[in-house]
Amino acid sequence: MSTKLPDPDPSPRSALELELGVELNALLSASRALTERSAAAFHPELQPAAFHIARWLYAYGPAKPSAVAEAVGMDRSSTSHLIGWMKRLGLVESRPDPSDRRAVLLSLSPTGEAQVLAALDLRGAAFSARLRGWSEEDLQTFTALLHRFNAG
Amino acid sequence: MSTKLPDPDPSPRSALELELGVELNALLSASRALTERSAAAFHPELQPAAFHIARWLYAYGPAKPSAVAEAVGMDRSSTSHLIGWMKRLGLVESRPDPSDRRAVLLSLSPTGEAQVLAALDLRGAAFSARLRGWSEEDLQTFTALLHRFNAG
DNA sequence: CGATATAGTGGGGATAAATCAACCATCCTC
DNA sequence: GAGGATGGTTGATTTATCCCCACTATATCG
Repeated sequence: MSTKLPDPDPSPRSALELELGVELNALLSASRALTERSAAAFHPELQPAAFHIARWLYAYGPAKPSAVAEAVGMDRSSTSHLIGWMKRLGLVESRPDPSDRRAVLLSLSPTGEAQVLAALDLRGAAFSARLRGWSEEDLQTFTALLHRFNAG
Repeated sequence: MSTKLPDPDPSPRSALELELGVELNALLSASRALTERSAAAFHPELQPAAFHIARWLYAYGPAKPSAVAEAVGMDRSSTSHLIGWMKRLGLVESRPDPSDRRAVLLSLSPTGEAQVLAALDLRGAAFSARLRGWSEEDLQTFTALLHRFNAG
């Protein structure tokens, strides 16, 4: 009787993926508050949304404005406006794309990178406290799996 | 010259935590776009930020409005307004807190839960595609570590 | 019982952000 | 090289969000 069900989920595969999705959702839900607070700490006189761009640039390196807009879910107009702001503050640098003269490549300036790191507070107490009790092996495993998921 | 660095980081522990932080940051950066799109799909005539509340309620269950506001990084005023909106749409229900008669306990209605699931699209193609090639063991390990991190 | 603190709700004004549209420079195709 | 498409910037308009304040009801403390 269990031979031809349309959606019986006989494989535990779907259940595993669903469970992972639930955990990811929990992480993303909870991290919103932290993200907003980090954005406030990023630069006093800067729009909160700019931090999303800076953080993405920190994570994924130089890219064209259109790629940034697509990646962080903003339209090009907003992205361009925020980028201009950060360039004026010396947090972001742009150089012409050697392969396409109408495009530019954006990257964080050393100052910008330092600001992102400070805002993220990756060595901060709140972050480390979560990892108390973790073995170094678990840390490595978690990081590796996360990296693989991000690359996916 | 390298004898007295202020941040020599001799233990690999800090390096491991830092690396994990980088990966987490990459995940959060990239997920913003998906979140914004999900928010748009959540309910046509609802403010985007309402989805953050609904998603948090889905992940962490019934809670008081103040706890929700704290958790998602909004002030109580915005939270109350958005909650009221969702209650009017039948997505969120509230019942009096038995232990404190001035407080209320918020929870997603069945409709609301279904909407969150649909918006998250946890079984969606984009999500499953990322997990292609993962063994079931890796899925389990990743989920377990994520759960542990979230609980931390 | 009185005074103060806390949970929740709501209004009004300031600000940030998304949207829409126009615009220029460069690329690509025919 | 002409025409259309693409990358990027900018300005105007609309919308959403934040922040401060007031108000009610309940709880807690003295």
